[in-house]
Amino acid sequence: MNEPSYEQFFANFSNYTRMKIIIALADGPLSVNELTEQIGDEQSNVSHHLKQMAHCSLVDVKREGKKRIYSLNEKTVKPMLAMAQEHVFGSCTNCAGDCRSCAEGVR
Amino acid sequence: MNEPSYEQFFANFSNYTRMKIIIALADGPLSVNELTEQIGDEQSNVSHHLKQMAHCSLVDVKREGKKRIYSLNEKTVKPMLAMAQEHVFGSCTNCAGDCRSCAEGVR
DNA sequence: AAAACATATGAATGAACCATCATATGAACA
DNA sequence: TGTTCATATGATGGTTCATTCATATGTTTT
Repeated sequence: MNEPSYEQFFANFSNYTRMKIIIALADGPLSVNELTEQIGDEQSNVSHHLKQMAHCSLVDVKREGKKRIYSLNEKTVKPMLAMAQEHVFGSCTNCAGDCRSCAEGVR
Repeated sequence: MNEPSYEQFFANFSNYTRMKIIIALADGPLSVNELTEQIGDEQSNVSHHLKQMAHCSLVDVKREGKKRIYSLNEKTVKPMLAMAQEHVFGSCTNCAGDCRSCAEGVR
């Protein structure tokens, strides 16, 4: 069996739009339009990201009339976020409770 | 207090070279040269990545003569990897135990 | 079946990122 | 103190990625 490419999995969490999607879905399932409105992004962009995330099983889709309702894979995603939060606020000495410093490039 | 930018934190895990660094360091601390040899990458590239990772407190550095010994922040990184593994092998229906499919672009 | 609505898809542009090269810094030792 | 070793840094070019636009698909409603 081959080594899976974890970096690809993690890439799902490393983009602002996708993070907004995740955080929005953390409160419950949403349609694409609802998502689009909540995060203030373009519908087609949201769809593109959802496709990627669905492919990696981070979100799940259900048809409902003409809508598609997306929901989080909570088993994976919520603990993931919790760990990130713990690190950023607890372990990252540079962040010190306000991780904008981690948002800046470093080079 | 501001929302930290989790996506930046996760970006540390979303690159192949950085993943190789992490996996190499999982077995114990290494100098830059040792890392460079183990993962077959260029010294300056490894250094660049280490800088980023150190900034986000994912690795720690100690001087030792002219060498610098890097070690993992195990508290954060190892559970993170474990969760990724669990997802990829356990929850990701597309991956089915061999996640090269997640490595391919999806569009 | 046509119209309206909801979402997905493909192509294209612009931005961000990464690897590389050249070189700088700093430490040890002759 | 000059040389070698170990690592860091800055700039650059190439590639990948994200967003946008235009359009297609599919579903419901009339």
